[in-house]
Amino acid sequence: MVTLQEAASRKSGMEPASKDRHILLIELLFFAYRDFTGDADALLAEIGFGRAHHRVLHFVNRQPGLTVAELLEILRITKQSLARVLKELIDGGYVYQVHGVKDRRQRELHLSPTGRELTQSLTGLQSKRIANALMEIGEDNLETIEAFLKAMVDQELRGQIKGERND
Amino acid sequence: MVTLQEAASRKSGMEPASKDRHILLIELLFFAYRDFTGDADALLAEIGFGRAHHRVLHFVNRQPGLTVAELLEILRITKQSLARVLKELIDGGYVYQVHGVKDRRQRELHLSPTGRELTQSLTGLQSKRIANALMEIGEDNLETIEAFLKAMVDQELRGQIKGERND
DNA sequence: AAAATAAGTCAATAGTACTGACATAATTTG
DNA sequence: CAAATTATGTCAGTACTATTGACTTATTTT
Repeated sequence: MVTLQEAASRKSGMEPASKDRHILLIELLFFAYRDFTGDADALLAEIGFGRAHHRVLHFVNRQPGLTVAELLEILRITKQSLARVLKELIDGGYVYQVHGVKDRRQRELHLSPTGRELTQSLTGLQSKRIANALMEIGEDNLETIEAFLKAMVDQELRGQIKGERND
Repeated sequence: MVTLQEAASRKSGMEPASKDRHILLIELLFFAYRDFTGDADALLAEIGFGRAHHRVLHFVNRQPGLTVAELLEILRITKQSLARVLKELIDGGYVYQVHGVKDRRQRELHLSPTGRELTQSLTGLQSKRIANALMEIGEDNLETIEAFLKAMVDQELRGQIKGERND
């Protein structure tokens, strides 16, 4: 006779103690992400935008000239879902599109100065939280944190991480 | 004359270089969380549940006897938002309620064996991803990761983190 | 010229959240 | 004890983000 816990641990080939340890991490990821996005969400709400708008702003800022198809792949949402958000960002003058030079069917996405400003405000809030957290635990741990988060991403999707600057 | 970047950095009292470094982390948090929740989301979708159901299961499992009010505070959603999700979990036999012993107005939440099984399956998926990530970066980094995530949570809300076992 | 591709659009639906208003039962307070 | 407060539940209406499916337009490839 085994307990449910033991059975579950066996099935996943893990020690119960190790699994318990992960529960805390699972919970911490929830809380950390909730508060991490909270700052930006509040600012976005003031101008009638949501988290979806933020994601578009972030990735267009990160990689100016990104095409719609590339953005869809990163966000893992459908074209129709992106449509509304993108339309609002374009109508609001935050994002503009230019025809692709190589392929005129493509729409390359760019941030206007207004869009860049908003993105930087949002980034600033999140950056501040990160800076505080790093200060608390010791700045020299940054690389460990980066490595862990990278390792949490699906292997085949790690190519989506740019890894280098741009704000 | 200063660039927009420099102005933004000044305002937040941060070095541009440090800020650039944070952009990567911001992006990594997005990708890591997207894939971290992806495994469980897929399993939940099979039985017609969503991420909201998962959160309830997780916290009730973590702290059996949790009251509705306590759960609302943790999830930071409204009573009405929780209602649907909780009703579905109760109707499906995953969660049951008992009247509070001290205060009979309260409803203490508990997982049924079925609820516990489902929760453990979900936890198993996320635990596996964490185990793999830790293996990749070195298991001895677990404490650093925990410290960072804790430090990312709003100071006044850190009391919500249980810190100790229960699955 | 036909097929494929990139993007946009229309319509219907779902999941998660919100606000506001009100009901019920139980406890606390005056 | 009666009144106020609290914990929970519920109804109605709305918003945001997402989905699937079907179709259009412009452009490139075959």
